Amino acid sequence: MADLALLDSPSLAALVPPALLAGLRSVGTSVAYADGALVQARGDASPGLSIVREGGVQIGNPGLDGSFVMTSVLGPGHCFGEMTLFGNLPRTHDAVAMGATVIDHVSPAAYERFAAVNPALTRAMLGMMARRLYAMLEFADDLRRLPLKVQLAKLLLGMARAGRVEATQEELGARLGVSRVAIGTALAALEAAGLARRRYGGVDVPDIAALQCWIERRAMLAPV
Amino acid sequence: MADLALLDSPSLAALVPPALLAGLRSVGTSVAYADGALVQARGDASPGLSIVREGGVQIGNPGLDGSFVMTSVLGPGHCFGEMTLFGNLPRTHDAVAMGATVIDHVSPAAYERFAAVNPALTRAMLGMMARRLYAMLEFADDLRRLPLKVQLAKLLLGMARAGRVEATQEELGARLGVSRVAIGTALAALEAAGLARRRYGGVDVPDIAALQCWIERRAMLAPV
DNA sequence: ATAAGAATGACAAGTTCTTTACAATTGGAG
DNA sequence: CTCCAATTGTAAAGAACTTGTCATTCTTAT
Repeated sequence: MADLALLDSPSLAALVPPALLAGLRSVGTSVAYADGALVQARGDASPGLSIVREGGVQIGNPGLDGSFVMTSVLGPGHCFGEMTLFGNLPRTHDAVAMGATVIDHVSPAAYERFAAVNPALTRAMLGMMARRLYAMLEFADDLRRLPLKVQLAKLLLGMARAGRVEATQEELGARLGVSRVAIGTALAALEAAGLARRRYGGVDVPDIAALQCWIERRAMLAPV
Repeated sequence: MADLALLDSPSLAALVPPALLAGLRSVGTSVAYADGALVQARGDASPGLSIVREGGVQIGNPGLDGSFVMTSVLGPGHCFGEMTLFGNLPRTHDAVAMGATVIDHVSPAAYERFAAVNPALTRAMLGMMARRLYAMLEFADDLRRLPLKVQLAKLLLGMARAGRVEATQEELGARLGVSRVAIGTALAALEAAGLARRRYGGVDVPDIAALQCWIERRAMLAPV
């Protein structure tokens, strides 16, 4: 199982001190999942915060026709389920384990008790949700405004680690809501521009800076 | 200026007692804007929470080519700018006044002082951001998964007030990121199905329940 | 009433996706 | 090595959307 880029959702680990995160984890229950196991399903009412300890989780929604749109990919230190906790909302997405995965589930009551004596946690949660909302707004704007080539370039930029992106064209398509064929065509165009190289099971991005520059010339929007 | 549906972003007023909201407003500075005035521009660094008192605000982004994608429409009791407050992020969208509008701007310092002695506010902010994030996730999923006809039906469902939607086809297009022509075609299809009626400057939705039912049959996703 | 502006309808040509089908390539298991 | 399964390349037909133009209808201001 490739380590799909752990880009999107800002991680909780980046916003709270390690000791605090460990404390929060300790008031939850640890559950292990095998590769491909369903961690949660859309519509589940069970509220609570889930924190990835090991492995990874794909967040997305399956259509009735078998297609799957992926919303984000989370790794260790990332959490999900805040909306069930603070909004009393049902789970909106399926979550599927990527590889051997361990997740700490913190119940609303346990979170409440822990947050009451650790005010810094609430502060961090606000920051994380703000960043997550920011990322989603940008993404939704991009979906409506940008041609596929540019959307794909942005996605590659976000997923690239050490000049490589480990994701099949099918997976990239699931991210952007287009078919494998469309991804192939767009990748060919980026390759012709010298910005990417197709590879079996992934894409190489030889010059990240050049890609960034290319995107900015095309995004038709003042960079924030 | 039509009262464009004030649907999207869950409002702050719905989550906090009126007295608390009034208190928060009182620590901000009130500014009046004429119709069409720019309240904020993408990239503005000035952090702070903005609360609509009277009138309305369109949130969106203009492309360099003159197009405009609208993200949401806010009315009295709605707020924006949380992300600058909690994430220390720049403004990601333009905000334009709709009609004579009054907005209370609360500085980060003022917000901090007020929230410190009103813990219920923090709780409400978490709830509001959770709901806002939820709405954006659903919307982004829809953009990628659903045919335009269904997206439009969902938008009409959300915007309908007393069986009417006060928005031009151009505005509906800006919401979904498509052209006026595509909206016209989709509306014609919905009208043929008896679910909507086109009107100058708006759309009538004679049977909300029927529309809801029609959408659910097509959304290809278990309703949450 | 009339004129001006705004919004809609209709149509055509061009672009970009989708779906489907089939071939070619790659990586890994036996 | 050899075969199998996964991934990718390629192509064709069709659907959906875009841009552009022009005519028509509706609203509002004069």
